[in-house]
Amino acid sequence: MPELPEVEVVRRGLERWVAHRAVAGVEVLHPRAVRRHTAGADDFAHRLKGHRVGVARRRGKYLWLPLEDSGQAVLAHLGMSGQLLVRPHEAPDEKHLRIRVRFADTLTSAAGAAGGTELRFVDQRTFGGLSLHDTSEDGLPDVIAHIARDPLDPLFDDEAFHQALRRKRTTVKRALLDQSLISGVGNIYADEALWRSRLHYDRPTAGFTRPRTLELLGHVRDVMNAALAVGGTSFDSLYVNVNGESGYFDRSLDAYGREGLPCKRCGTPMRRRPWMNRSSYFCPKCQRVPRASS
DNA sequence: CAAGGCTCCTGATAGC
DNA sequence: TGCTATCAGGAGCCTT
Repeated sequence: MPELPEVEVVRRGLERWVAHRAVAGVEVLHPRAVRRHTAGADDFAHRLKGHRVGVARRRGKYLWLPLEDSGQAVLAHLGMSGQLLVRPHEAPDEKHLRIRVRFADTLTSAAGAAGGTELRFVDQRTFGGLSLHDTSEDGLPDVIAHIARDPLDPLFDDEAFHQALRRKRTTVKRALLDQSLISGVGNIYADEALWRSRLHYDRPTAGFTRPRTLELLGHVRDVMNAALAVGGTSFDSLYVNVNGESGYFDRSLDAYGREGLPCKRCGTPMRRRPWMNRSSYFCPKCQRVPRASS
């Protein structure tokens, strides 16, 4: 499942392979893939055509391609299974190909290494999608104004995050997944950061001390940077990579998916608990359940 | 208004 | 063998 590190790998691929290319045509093969574009698939395709895309940007799990000199951007979210692939245009369609973007340079010979490729949005479970939006002065698409900066953003405000935790009547994993407080963290990296911090997922945040918040943030950043480092090495020149469905970082996971396996710190069998229509993995010894309190 | 829960979707897998 | 149930889960939206 693509979380911040996976999306950043995709962003780097887009920066390398599609920046400054002009859109020649767009094919929407599944309407659900553009459901956030309320004017519909035809409008999406027509309005994209002819624009040159800029350098891909990212906030949390969202990424977007600015359209040069237009004040607009193509916003992308990969959902659970979305992929943005740069593929030779003659390559056979993927089974779950939803959107195809052709570039003008494939029609000429001036494209160099980028020639002959197109951008494909492939998504099995269709939770992801593309859409076109106006951008604000800082380039942010207007529909994601409510998404907080992510922990790898130099302008992320640690102190404001701490104060938000203190203020809220919530628990720590809910807070980590709340994209309006901190973006880019999903179920996997939440469990990993909590394990590293020795925190139980249901611990209330109201009593967090500043050192506790800062330690948690440190672990969030560490685990994301570690995943990012591995993702970088698996980068393939013809893909805007990240097969979102797990893979390269699996070997490095300390908590997620390790039910019944020994805790890598203390050897106690790890547990899985149903939580918010998903699962939480934790060590029952290292990550004690907080005492019930008001 | 904040917090929690529901729902969209497809395919792999388990169980009978 | 072939069916049904379960699980994976991001985030908008609805309810409490």
